[in-house]
Amino acid sequence: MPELPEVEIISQGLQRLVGQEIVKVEKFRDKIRYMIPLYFEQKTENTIITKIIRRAKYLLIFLSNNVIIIIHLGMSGTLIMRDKSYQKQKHDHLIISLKSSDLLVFNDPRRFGIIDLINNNEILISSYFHALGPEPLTDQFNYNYLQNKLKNKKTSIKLAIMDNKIVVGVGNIYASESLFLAKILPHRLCNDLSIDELKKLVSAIKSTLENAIIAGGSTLKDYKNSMNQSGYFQHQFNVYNQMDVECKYCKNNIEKSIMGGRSTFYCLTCQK
DNA sequence: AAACGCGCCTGCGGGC
DNA sequence: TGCCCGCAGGCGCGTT
Repeated sequence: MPELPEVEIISQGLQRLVGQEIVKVEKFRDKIRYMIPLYFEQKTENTIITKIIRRAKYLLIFLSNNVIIIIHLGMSGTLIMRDKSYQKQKHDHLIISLKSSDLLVFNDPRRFGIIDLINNNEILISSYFHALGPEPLTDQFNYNYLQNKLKNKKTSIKLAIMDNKIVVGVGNIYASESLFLAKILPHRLCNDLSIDELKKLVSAIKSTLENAIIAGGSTLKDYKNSMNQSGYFQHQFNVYNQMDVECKYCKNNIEKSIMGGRSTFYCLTCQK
């Protein structure tokens, strides 16, 4: 489900939990995408949440006992604050109860999400993080970096910007939207892009993600933020899910094709 | 080593 | 009405 903007909004919404004590943890399955650690409850109960950050599409919840809860929402995961009257729902896999009597509920119908624990000193060597590329909204993601990374690459530019080793957080929606903004067709090959196009692409990715964050993310079907509210960026889509709809700029119809098994949307007139 | 395709899951909408 | 098919915000692994 969520790409960088959606996970970022959830991370921002969860900041109010920092300083709160976890009093009870209930896990309702042993395995989602991977095994949830044995004794997950015991390792997280009776701790204080000291920090919550996002890295790529992962959330990291730091605890006072030097344990970090890693959460990934996969395609269909949600992480929503509930009050003590909440009744467990289908596909709830984890419920964290706080001293304030708020609950944090992880729900994931498709179970592509991840719940794991690492120790504080394992972040750098963790297989989740060690090979990840830079955050797109930082200065490390710039033209020089991208040019260097793509100069010998023979794949399509769309698959490249969705590759976490090149840049994190750009999923299927924002890849199509960013390429539209940069006026680059998704099938173009990495090593064939001009300097000007790469510069435009870097700034298009940044502004697309920033604008999506401002709009509260994109809700296609089931994305909700930590307060169970939908996002609004889907109303600003230029191409995603717009097959056969008129392009806002040139009035030609938006096209769709499949790349890497994923739907890809573009305007043959506006993008070259 | 890079570059694809596939599978992991459930739910939903469309076509017959 | 109901069944079957295809498709859905991700990602890692196996095969070429």
